[in-house]
Amino acid sequence: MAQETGAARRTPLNRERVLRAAVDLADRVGIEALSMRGLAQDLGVVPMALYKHVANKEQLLDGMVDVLVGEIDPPADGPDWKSAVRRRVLSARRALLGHPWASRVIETRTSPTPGVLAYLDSVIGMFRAGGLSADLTHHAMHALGSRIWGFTQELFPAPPATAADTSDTSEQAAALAALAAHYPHIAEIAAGRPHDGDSVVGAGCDDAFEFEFALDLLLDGVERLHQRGWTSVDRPQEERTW
Amino acid sequence: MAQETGAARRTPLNRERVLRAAVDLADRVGIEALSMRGLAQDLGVVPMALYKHVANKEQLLDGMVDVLVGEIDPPADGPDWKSAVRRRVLSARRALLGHPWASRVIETRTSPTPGVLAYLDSVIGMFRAGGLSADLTHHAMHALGSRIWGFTQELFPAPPATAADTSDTSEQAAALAALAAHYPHIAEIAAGRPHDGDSVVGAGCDDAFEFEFALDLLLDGVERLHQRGWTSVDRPQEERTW
DNA sequence: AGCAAGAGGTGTACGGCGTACACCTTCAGG
DNA sequence: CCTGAAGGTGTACGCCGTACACCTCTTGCT
Repeated sequence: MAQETGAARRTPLNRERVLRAAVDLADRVGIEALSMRGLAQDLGVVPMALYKHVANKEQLLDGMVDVLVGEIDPPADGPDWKSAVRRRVLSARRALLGHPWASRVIETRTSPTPGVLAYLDSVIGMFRAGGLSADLTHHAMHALGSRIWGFTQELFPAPPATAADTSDTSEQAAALAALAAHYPHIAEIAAGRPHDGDSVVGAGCDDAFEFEFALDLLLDGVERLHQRGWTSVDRPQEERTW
Repeated sequence: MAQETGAARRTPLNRERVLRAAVDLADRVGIEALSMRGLAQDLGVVPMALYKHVANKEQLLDGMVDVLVGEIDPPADGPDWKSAVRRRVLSARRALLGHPWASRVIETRTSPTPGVLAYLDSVIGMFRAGGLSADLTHHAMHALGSRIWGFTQELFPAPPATAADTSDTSEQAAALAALAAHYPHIAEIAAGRPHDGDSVVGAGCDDAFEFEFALDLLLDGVERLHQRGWTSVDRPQEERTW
């Protein structure tokens, strides 16, 4: 208690606290509004203080990714590689889903962080343990791409979004009609799904469904190739389809 | 010629020239180094002059995307929807491949540009013309995701990249050994492909192969679902795999 | 007890960015 | 000849990341 001279002493910063505060701030204000200055203010500290804990902003972003990736469940062995991988990827999805910026940040890292490498390594290991060849596993990983992280890669965040998030259905119908004039096929598809409304303004798609649909399409395809003993030299005969 | 008072009059800027110069500049210096000021300098003009032709930087980026998307070949009807879509997507790939920033810019657009909508609409139309239901087409589009643009979405741009682009194979072997200590499965796969070397430092993968592998996996999967008359209500029985 | 060292926090400053706003020039059409 | 609009300019503001010199505690050794 002799330590507590004057005002209560602030517990000192550390890398962990900085990273967690950064994740928090990005969740609140969006990744493009995340600044070293803003983060410092959140932590009640002067901007330059952060540089005692992270080398620069890029490394801060690296660290933020590792925080999220660290929350993915460890692999649990299932009956078969396919459902084991599936479960793991869905766990990644759970870990990253609340952080819409994660996808973009991961994709802009110029070199992978240790946590990222560890996760990728373990997923590869799951394929290999299931008996897939290194060759096929390699291509399967590429085919999954950023879907390994549980992202549905949106073509664009929202449809035109003509009128703001009005729940007036007649306005929505009007907007759809305008869209249909120029882009009839898009309109047809946008109209098809009945607008499940849990996400932001009228994305109109069940994100979880779309994700699992695509994931299963890929995993099933890989499984079929595996069963037929595929190797990359099989390729040429398919290549000349066009 | 009476016009040419004093120094040669500069032909006035227009939106088109601004956008093309921006694409050029981004190709040369990278998207993150593209600035309104630098672009203005390239065009021999003061920064604020650009704002007579584009509303702001976001709209500049929108326009740049539309320039590239406008270079995708129009649809050509083939024997079947699958090879028609395949050819179209590979055309998109050709159009965007020389602009490594395109993928990131497209993904950060907050609302789609007309050119983007037109392309998407036409691809949807190709599926529909092939007899696929609106339902299945919708999910197929989501499953393709940004692969519609011809991108292989890299998990990360390059492996750890320990020593710079040395062509010293013994150093590479050493780096690989170090990697293998912590991430044995990644090392195995990185070692597998014999390093085709046409791309930047040792990505070690044939990008075109990976892309077409994934594309065919998805298209074949969709075709199979189509043939068996799939609808989204088929789903629940699969959903409980885990 | 005295002190050196280092970890952590501060303050100032620089160069770059996007862009608001007021201004000037040029020129086509009435 | 005049007007008005289109296109280009110059200045200025507030934000950003971060280099660098400095201060202030805490800790451990003598």
